[in-house]
Amino acid sequence: MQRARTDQAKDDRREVLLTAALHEFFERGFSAARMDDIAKRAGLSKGTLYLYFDSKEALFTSLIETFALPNVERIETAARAAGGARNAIRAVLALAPNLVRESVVPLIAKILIADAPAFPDIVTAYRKTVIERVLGVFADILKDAHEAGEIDVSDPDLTARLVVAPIMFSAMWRVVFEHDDEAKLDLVKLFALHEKMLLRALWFKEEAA
Amino acid sequence: MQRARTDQAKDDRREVLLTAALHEFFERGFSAARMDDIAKRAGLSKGTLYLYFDSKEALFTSLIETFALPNVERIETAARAAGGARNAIRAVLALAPNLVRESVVPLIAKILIADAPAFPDIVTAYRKTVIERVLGVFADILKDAHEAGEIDVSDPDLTARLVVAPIMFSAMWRVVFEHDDEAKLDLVKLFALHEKMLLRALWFKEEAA
DNA sequence: CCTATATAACTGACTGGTCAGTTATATAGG
DNA sequence: CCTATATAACTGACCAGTCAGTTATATAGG
Repeated sequence: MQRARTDQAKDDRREVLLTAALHEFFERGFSAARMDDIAKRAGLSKGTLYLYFDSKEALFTSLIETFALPNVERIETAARAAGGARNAIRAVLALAPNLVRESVVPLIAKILIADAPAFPDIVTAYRKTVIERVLGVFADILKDAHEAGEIDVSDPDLTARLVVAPIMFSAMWRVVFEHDDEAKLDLVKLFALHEKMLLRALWFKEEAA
Repeated sequence: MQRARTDQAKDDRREVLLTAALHEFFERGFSAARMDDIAKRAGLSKGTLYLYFDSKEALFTSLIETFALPNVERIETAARAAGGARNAIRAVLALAPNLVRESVVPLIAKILIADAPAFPDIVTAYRKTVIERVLGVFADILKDAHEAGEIDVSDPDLTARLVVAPIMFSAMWRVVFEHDDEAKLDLVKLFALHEKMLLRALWFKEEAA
C-alpha cells in the first residue's frame, strides 16, 4: 500500500476514511457498523484506521463535526444574500431539492436521529451550532419583515420551524423510503408548492388581490 | 415468578415484553439493544422472552406490527368524522400535540428511521399500510374540496405531505432534542399556527376578505 | 379438603460467533 | 538502511440463542 507521508496526503486519507465512515454509519448505525468495513471501504486496513482515529467513538464525533457545518453555510448565505423575506424564502426553497437529494445533510440527520440517545452531548452541540443557527436565520428574516410591517408573523421562531419542516420531512422520506424507486418524491414540485402556500399564508392580503 | 397460564395472561405477558422492547429498541437501536435488558425490563428472564418470540428479529417485527396501526386509526377517524376539508384539517391538527407528545408514534418512527436499511421489507410494508394510508386520507379530503370548487389544490398528494410535515418535524424534535428541557417545543402553539397558515394558503380568497 | 403427581412456565449458565482495539511484523520511500 | 506508515494476526469482552434444571400451579385420587 502507498503511504501518506505529507500532511496533505494524511488529510486526504482522513477524509477518505471519514467518507467511508459516513456511509457505513448511515447504512448500519453506530453499533452495527464495523471498523473493518469502514477501513475496507476506504481501501485500507483496520490498523490504519486506528492510526487516524483513536476509537470508534472518536471517529463518530469527527464525522459529525466535519460534515455538519458546510451545508449550513450554504443555506445561510443563500438566505442572507437574497434581499427581503420573500426572496430569502424563495432562495432557500430553491436550494432544498438539491440539499435533500444530493447533499450529505439527510445522511447526517439520519445518523444523528438514530444514535441520539447514545450521544446526547453531540446532539446538543449539533442543535446549537447547526439547527438553531439555521432556524435563527429564518426567524430573523421573518421578524425583520414583520417589524417593517410587510407581513404578520406572531411568532417568528415557530414560523421558521414550519418553513423548514418540509425539508426535514423529505430528507427523512429519501433516507427511509427511497431505497425503492416506487416511492420517489418530486422534490421540485413539492418545494414549489410549499413556496406558493407560504407566500399566500404570509402575504395573504396581497396574494389574494 | 408467577406463571401465565391462561391465554389472556399470556397475551398480557406478550404485551409487557413488547412494551419493554419498544423502549429498549428506541433507546439503543436494534443492534445495541440486549435481549437480556428487554427481558429484565419486563421483569422476566431472557429464557422466557424466547418462549414468546423466536428471535430478536421476530420481536422487532412484532413490535412494529403491534404499535403501527392503532394510531393511524385515530387520525383516520378524526379526519373522516369532521365534515369538510376545513374541519378535517382542524380536527387532525388538534390531535397532533397529543400524538407527538404522548403517543408511541414518535418512538416507532425513530426506530424505523434508525433501522430502515436493515429491514427494507418492514419499512416498505409500513409505508404502504401506515404512511400512505394517512396521506391518502388527507389527499382524498383535499381532492373532494377541490372538486367541489371550495379550494384550489393543484396536487393533493403533495399538499397532504405539506400538511403532515410539521407533525413529522416535531416528532423528530421530541425524540432527538427533548432529552434536555431547554429544547422543549410549544406544540399547541405550533400546530395552531400551522392551522392558521394552512387555512390562509388554501382558502386564501376568503381569509383575506 | 389434602397431598402426590404431572405439566408447562420459567430461569440462568453456557456456547459459539463477532468485533473493537492491540501489537508484532513487513515494507515504502527517503 | 532507517523509520514512519501500513497490515493482519491476535485477544478478550460481549451477546444472541440454547437447554438442562427448577418451580409454580393444576388436578387426580384418596
